Amino acid sequence: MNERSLRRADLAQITGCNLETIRYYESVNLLPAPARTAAGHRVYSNQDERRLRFVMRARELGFSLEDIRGLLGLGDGALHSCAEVRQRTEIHLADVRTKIADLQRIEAVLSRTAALCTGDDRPDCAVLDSLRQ
Amino acid sequence: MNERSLRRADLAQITGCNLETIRYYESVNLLPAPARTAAGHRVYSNQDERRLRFVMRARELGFSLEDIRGLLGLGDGALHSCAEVRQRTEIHLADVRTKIADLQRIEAVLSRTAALCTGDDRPDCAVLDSLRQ
DNA sequence: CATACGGTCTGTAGTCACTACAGGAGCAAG
DNA sequence: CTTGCTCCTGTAGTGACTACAGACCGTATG
Repeated sequence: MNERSLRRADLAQITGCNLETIRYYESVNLLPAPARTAAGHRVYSNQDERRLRFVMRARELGFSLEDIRGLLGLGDGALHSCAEVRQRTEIHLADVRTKIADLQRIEAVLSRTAALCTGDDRPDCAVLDSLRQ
Repeated sequence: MNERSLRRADLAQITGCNLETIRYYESVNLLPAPARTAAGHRVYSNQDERRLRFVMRARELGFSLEDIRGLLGLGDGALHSCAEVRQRTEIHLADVRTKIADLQRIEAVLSRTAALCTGDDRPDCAVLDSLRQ
């Protein structure tokens, strides 16, 4: 059990998380207050590292910090059963699918209008025309 | 030429823009300061309405307010030629495509793990397991 | 042993694009 | 004339960070 103790910069480095974001997550109760040295410097355990990685992966999947609090079993919206977690995930999934559809519509409009651009130095422009309608 | 003069609430109503957002756009120089009544109430012209609609359509397409300032020919990043507008659009389009790809990856992971959920009352859960790795 | 340099601490401000609210003034209908 | 709505300004809140100021700490080097 290689139990390491990490300083904040070390934790940031091995996880790829921004230094300040670690302190921020602690301040919003996503990470527990870590151990401290006599001088008050934070010392992180392997468990702290696992917890941070959990939060980071959930963020990568687009869960909000509030969602993650739920997934971690924290706060009012704590999700205690698989059924609750699944429901929260389905809601988030629906949201992701909506965003994809919206962006695909945007992509279609943008690529269509950009293709109409002459790309020369004149000030009249197909993109601006389409925005003016 | 039915030149109307609109109060802020009227403009909000016919464009579908939030009331406060109109004032916000003025404060960040996306909309020009409108005419005022003797008592200091804002009065919007048809041109003001067209300008707001331009901003709203550009927002719907995901352009940032800074981008829109460029498209409107305002500020430091004013885009004066079709070529410049096209380039800005291509950059934005690339960004949209990246977001779509990211969300599709997220969608795949979420739908795969959600499908593994038993959905019962037990606390062990496929989604949480995948977040823990 | 002194000093320089970097890391850490706290609290706070800035970012983006809004959104909401407090507290006051104006205006039209009943 | 009063009620109720809109409007005004300025400011604070949102989410998820990111950055900075000013003080403290810890280690490597001369």
